Amino acid sequence: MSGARFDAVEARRPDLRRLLPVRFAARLEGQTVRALGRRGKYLLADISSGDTLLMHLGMSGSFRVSITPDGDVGAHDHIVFRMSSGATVVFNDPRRFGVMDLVAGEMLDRHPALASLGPEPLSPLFDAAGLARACARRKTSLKAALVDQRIAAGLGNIYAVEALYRARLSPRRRAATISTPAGRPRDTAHRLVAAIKKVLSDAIRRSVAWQQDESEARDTYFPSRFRVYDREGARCRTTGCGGRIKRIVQAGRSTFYCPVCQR
DNA sequence: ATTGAGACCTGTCGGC
DNA sequence: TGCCGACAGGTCTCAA
Repeated sequence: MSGARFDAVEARRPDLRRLLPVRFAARLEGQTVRALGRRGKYLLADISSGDTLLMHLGMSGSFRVSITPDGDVGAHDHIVFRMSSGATVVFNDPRRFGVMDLVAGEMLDRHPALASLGPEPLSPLFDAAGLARACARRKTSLKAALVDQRIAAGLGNIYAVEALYRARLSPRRRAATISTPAGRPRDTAHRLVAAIKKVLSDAIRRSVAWQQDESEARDTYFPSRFRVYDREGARCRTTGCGGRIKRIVQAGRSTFYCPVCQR
């Protein structure tokens, strides 16, 4: 898409989680994609008109790219971008929790979806001092705090769970326990920040390696995709631990953790 | 202000 | 084979 023009845009189903903006297709057609970017879980396409196309995959969304301009379209293919490069980019989303919006460039930072996002977890701005400040005096669980997008933009359920496991911190702790009463970072806050950065950068590295090597099976790069997530009842992989992974529900979402080594 | 529950949708999977 | 409930990687709104 980058550098290409929208030759035709088909909104086959405008009722995603929110309704598409008015004249969605017309505002894109004829425009060029200047650059692609991301903020948290939102994908951003900077368009020659000055608008930004804002996209979110929700739970079940995905993009499919075919190199033919007349790529075929099937069930749950809600948006079809036919690009001047000859590629067809299709947004598919069975559950329709995804989002597409068009925002005037200068309004982007004030868009409700982006305005309250916290720091990017892989940026140097995300550090133990900031995390400790954000968690100070919060009565919610550490796990619930981590998936709050105001704490770290883009951290979701799986990687929050994985990071807590790496940091050997119980998801059930109060969020405030990683800071001192004055809001300064404890050692646990440093461990947690390092674990979040490690978990995310590892996942990105594996994903990139996998995409660049079409000959290899997915399992070469994702032997077992996660260390705790979705491993209820299995033995903890921390050497010498011997605990069994538990599943609990926090704020309506599944948490997996080892009650022995995560404290 | 903070927090958790419920709602929004459809598909898949395991158990009976 | 078919039916049914539980569950799914997210976010928004609402009420306590």
